[in-house]
Amino acid sequence: MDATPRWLTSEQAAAWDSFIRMQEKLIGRLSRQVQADSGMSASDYIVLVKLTETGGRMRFMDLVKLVEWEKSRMSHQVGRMTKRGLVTKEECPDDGRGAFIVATTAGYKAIEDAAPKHVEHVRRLFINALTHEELDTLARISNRVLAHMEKQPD
Amino acid sequence: MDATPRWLTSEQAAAWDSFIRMQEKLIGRLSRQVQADSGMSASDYIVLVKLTETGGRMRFMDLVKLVEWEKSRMSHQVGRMTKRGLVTKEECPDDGRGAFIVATTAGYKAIEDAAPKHVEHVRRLFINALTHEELDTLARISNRVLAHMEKQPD
DNA sequence: CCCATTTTGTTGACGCGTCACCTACATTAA
DNA sequence: TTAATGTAGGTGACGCGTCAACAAAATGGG
Repeated sequence: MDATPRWLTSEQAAAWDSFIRMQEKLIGRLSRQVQADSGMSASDYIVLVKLTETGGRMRFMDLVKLVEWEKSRMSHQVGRMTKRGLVTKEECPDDGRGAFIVATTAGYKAIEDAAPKHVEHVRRLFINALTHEELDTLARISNRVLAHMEKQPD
Repeated sequence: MDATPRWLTSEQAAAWDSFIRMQEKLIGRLSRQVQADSGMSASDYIVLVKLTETGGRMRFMDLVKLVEWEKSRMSHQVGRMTKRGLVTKEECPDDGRGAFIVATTAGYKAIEDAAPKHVEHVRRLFINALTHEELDTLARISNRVLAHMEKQPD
């Protein structure tokens, strides 16, 4: 008897497949929506949300930790957003290496325009599909998986 | 009173956030795993799985529908996989426009090597985090969201 | 038979994410 | 005070995904 079998049971495989398909379709549709009706990428959106929620001015590494990305990803992202005028960089007096990322007026305007539409799509495609209890259950399951992953290597 | 409020309730927002974070971390880790221990991208993996599950030879458009991608994405993907020797293209006698995508011997070997490791990571990071009932519930919720999305425009 | 439409599949440009590597400043201990 | 190490952040190459446009073959009326 194997400690861990090579394959999943058919129930496990079916559950995994359903989850993957749902998640892919949902994320795909939402990010295309954001792009289509605001001109921003999903990454622009999330960065601006987090940044403006926290006062619109933040150290680069704090932003990295907040969004839970790799710093190189964020560096490229901030570069593109700077080019588009959504944020600017300011240097940090206390730390010669440091940088502040600051949301511009255009950045605020972009996120304020985009957010209600995005929320509406989230509601329409996701929230409305589920009962209060189901949503609650999904949150619990998600947190459980998150907690489990943190204990695992890699 | 608004028919649809502008924002989510704090419970809804928290649930959405948990789901998004879980899904991002999980998919991210799994696709980096596949890449790291087989040299294939997650896209290579899924295409080879679907293709070899269906006899290893398939019309391009059937593959597109099976994987549920856009054809242009698949076209690029098949191009890259051809370059790496995982699949080849054969022309179709019945339909002058048509193409068969065929898994090569190297393609079969690649997926046979990669699959057990991938399944092990899925089990380790995801399946093992949940009870049988929780997994079952998640599958039901996923299918419900999928069904709901299909009724929605866009 | 012929023209319009649909289907099959490709292409090129462009933005995004990862990986490996790198620079510069800060910190700490000898 | 200087050498080692850690931390902040950037860079370039490369593969991936989307969008819009395209070519060529099939199909279905009239």
